[in-house]
Amino acid sequence: MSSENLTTRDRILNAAWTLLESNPGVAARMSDIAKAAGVSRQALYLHFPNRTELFIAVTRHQDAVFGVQNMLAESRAAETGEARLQAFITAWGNYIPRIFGVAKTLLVMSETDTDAAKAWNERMADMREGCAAAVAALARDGALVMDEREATDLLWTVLSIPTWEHLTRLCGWPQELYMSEITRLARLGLCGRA
Amino acid sequence: MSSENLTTRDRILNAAWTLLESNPGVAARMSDIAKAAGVSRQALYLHFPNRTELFIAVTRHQDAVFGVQNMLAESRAAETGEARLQAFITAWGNYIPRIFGVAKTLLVMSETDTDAAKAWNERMADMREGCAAAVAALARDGALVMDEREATDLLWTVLSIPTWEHLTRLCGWPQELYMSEITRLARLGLCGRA
DNA sequence: TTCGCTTATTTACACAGTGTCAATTTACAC
DNA sequence: GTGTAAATTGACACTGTGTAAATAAGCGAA
Repeated sequence: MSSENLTTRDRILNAAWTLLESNPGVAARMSDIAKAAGVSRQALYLHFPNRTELFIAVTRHQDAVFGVQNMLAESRAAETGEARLQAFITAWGNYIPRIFGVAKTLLVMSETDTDAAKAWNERMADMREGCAAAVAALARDGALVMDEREATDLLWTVLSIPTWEHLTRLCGWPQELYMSEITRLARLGLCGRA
Repeated sequence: MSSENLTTRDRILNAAWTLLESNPGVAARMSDIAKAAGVSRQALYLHFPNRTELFIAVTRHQDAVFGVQNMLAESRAAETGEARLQAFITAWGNYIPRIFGVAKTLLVMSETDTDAAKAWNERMADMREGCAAAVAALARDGALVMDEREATDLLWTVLSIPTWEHLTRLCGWPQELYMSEITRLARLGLCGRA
C-alpha cells in the first residue's frame, strides 16, 4: 500500500480497504479511515457521499485491481462441463479470501442499508451467472443429475461467502482443504459422483 | 402472543421476539420494543442490563418455549447412523425457520458485540454436538467416507443458518425442497451415496 | 504578481439511539 | 395507613454520521 503519488481519493480507498480487511464485518468509522488516509474526516465527504458509498467504491476498486474479468476468462474457455465447473470453482474459490474483509462488511451492512444491499446483490448476481454457466455446460454434457435451476441455486450456495467463512474461519480449514472438499461436494451434488 | 396475565419481563420478551422475527437481522430499537410491550423504555433496563442481553434472553426464551431438548431426543434414540443423521437433519432443519429472525439478529450483532458473539457461539457449539454425534454414529456403522472431524465440520456448515437463509430466502426454495436437497447433499458428502 | 478555481482543513452543529440517573408515581402487602 | 417494589417521567452524557460555513493552500492563467 504505497501511499505516495496517489490521489487523495485513492489514498482514502486504500485506507478503507486496509481497515475493512483487518476487521471483516465491522464497518470502520469515518474518523478512523480519515486518520489512516492522513486526511481530515470531512475530506472523505468531498469524495464520497457517505460511508456506504465509500465501501461500495472499495469493492469496485478491488475488482479493478484484481481484474475479476480476466480471472473468469479461463472458466469461460473450458471445453467440457466438468472442466468448466472445475475452473469456475478454482477461480472464485481463490478470489474469496482476497475480498473477504470488505465483502463481509458489505454483507453485514446489507441487512440495514438498502444501498449496500443493492451493491451486494448485484455482485452476487454476477457470481450466480458464473454458476449458471457452469451448470448449463454440465447439462449440455448430460452430466447433471438434477434440475438446472436448482443445481445453480445449490452451487451458488455451496460457493457462497458465508460457506467459505464457516469452513475456513469457524472450522479452521486451510484454503486447500476448503477447495478440495467444496469441489468434491459440488461434483457430488450436481453430477452424483466425485 | 396473548399479553394478559404475563409478567412485564415476559411481555418484553414477547415484544422483542415479535419485532426481531418480523425483521430478521435488524436489531430493533429499545424504544420500539418498549412501545410494543406497552411499557416505558426505561422499564426494559429494569429487567435487562442492555439490548444485547435482552436479545440473548429472547433466544433462551425461545429454546424453553419450543423445548429444543425434546426435539433432539428422537435423533439420539435412532438405531443406525443413517437414521440418526436423518432424524437430526429433520429436527434441526425444521427448527431453523422458527428461530431464524432472532438468530439472524444475534448473528449480525456477533460481528461487533462480544457478548452476542459468545451467546451465538455457544448455541452453534451445541448444534455442532448434534452433528458430531450423527457423524460418530455413521462412523460406527462404517458408513462414513471421510475423516470424522472434517465430516462434522461439513455437516455443521451444510446445516448452518446462513445456508438455510441462502436457499430459502435468496433462492426462494420452499422448506420441503430445502429439507430434501440438504438431506441428499449431506448423505452424498458424508457417505458418498444418497 | 494577482485573480480565480479547486481541494482540503477547521470548527460547529443537528440528529439518532444507547445507556444512566434522580425524582416521582402507582400498586400491592402487611 | 405505611412501607416496599415496580414502573414512569424527564433529563443528560456519549458516540458516531452527515451537514454547513468560513478559512487556508496550491496552482494555472492573464
